[in-house]
Amino acid sequence: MNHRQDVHTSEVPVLCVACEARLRGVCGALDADQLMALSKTSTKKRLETGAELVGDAEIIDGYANILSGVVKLIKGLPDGREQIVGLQFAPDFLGRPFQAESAVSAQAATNVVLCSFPKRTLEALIKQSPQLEHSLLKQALRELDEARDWMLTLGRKNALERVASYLLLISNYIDPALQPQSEVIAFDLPMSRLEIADFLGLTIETVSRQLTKLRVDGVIQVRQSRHIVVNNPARLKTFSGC
Amino acid sequence: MNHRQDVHTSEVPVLCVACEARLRGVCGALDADQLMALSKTSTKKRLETGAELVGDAEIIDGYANILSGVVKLIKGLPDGREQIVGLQFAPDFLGRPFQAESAVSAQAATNVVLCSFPKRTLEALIKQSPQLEHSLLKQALRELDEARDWMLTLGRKNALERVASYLLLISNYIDPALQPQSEVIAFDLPMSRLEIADFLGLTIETVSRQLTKLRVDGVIQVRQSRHIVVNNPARLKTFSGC
DNA sequence: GCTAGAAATTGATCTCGATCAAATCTTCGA
DNA sequence: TCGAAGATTTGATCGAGATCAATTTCTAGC
Repeated sequence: MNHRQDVHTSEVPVLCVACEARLRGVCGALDADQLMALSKTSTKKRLETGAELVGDAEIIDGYANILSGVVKLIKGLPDGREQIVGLQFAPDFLGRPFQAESAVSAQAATNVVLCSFPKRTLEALIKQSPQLEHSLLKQALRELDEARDWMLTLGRKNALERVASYLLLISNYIDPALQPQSEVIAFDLPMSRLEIADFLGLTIETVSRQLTKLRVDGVIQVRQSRHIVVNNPARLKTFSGC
Repeated sequence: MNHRQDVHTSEVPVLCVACEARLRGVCGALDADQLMALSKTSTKKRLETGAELVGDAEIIDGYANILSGVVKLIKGLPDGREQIVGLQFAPDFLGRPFQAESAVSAQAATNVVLCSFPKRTLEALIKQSPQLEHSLLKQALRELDEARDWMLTLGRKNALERVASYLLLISNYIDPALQPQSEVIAFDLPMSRLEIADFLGLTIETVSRQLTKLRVDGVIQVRQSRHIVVNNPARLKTFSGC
């Protein structure tokens, strides 16, 4: 029990020991000392559904890791039209480094738990650790891939294909190992119909009608609005246009 | 003429001396020795309009900097529908690090000159220079901001707003200092109507009709299809929905 | 300059998703 | 458990942009 390794493990901050961000998120790039430094200025925050994390054009004073829940990134037009331009799940890093103010607003789509820390802490750690910058680059490139995928959906798919693509996106988040030829998969949608519409560039009525089509076709079951059972992932994929 | 600085300057490879990528692109992160190492494996390539740089799902064997011209990034659906998901201008870095195969295809929208180098060279330099990774991160974050801006355009703007947004995007590339209340600005479009349509998620007919509307309204002049004069940038901005 | 082929514009019509309106389901506090 | 407010679904109609079809304009090679 007195091996060096045990001593080392004990140096990892309590908050971080079981944290997904340390395993799969940007904190994985930090050593025990750096984690300790970060944890000294970080705080765990719980947010209710709908809480705003950052407003559009707001000064960026901090960053965070998502510990649980779903965060939506929103862009709006002056007349009130809105588009969700990104969904972030645990253990994603949240924030826009190297920029004074945010170009999007961020809002909790579900109840969310964050590990947040001030701008200065991250900037200091970046200077120390190229590994951290590497992690941030990898996440940024992944988000860029996802954004471009979604641009194809928004620019070229019809309403049914968009809704099918959305269900696949969410089911893939629930079970990343999901294979097209695989079993039934069931989950609760982390978003309301209005949020889905704002993500798909549609109206709530159109989203609802396409879900009904998929239900009548037997591809999915819908229970109490939010609960979805995908009977046939492969067929859902063909409906998605890809 | 024998000062250290002069000796140092002379160490910068001939190819790089006047290169914009060294001033504003990722090569700015490299010192003279690293530039020399890079230039040894890099080659200058000229591509005609329409030439394909990378196919979708193709193995990534190299990267490049754009020295001049415009490159479009395209995503397609199995049935042939296409969406342009990014435009890249000099001195952008071109390629997707840390990924075996490309998720987009890249094509020259105009005649293009590239400085291209093998995958291994970049990977070796990244290990040496955290500065380089920092540059790549900054570009990736900028592209992510642009992609999200465009998602709002694709998801929520109508045809006229999209075409106005496109003209503003291009005029902003031509003159980044362009102010909304500024003078007339004239330029040649770097893309055909079909390419514009594929960027805007519209058809060529719709793009054409919206350009006619803007022309009849006196906001722009159109000469020989490709040449645009923006008479009133401020009014064009109001048409863009922002 | 002239001309063939390509690119862009214009016109007519149709269709998908938006809009407006009403009914139904869900949630949650009393 | 009840009832009200909000969320979702369903129905009817409308309109923006797609589609199909001619023209017209532009470009490149002679």
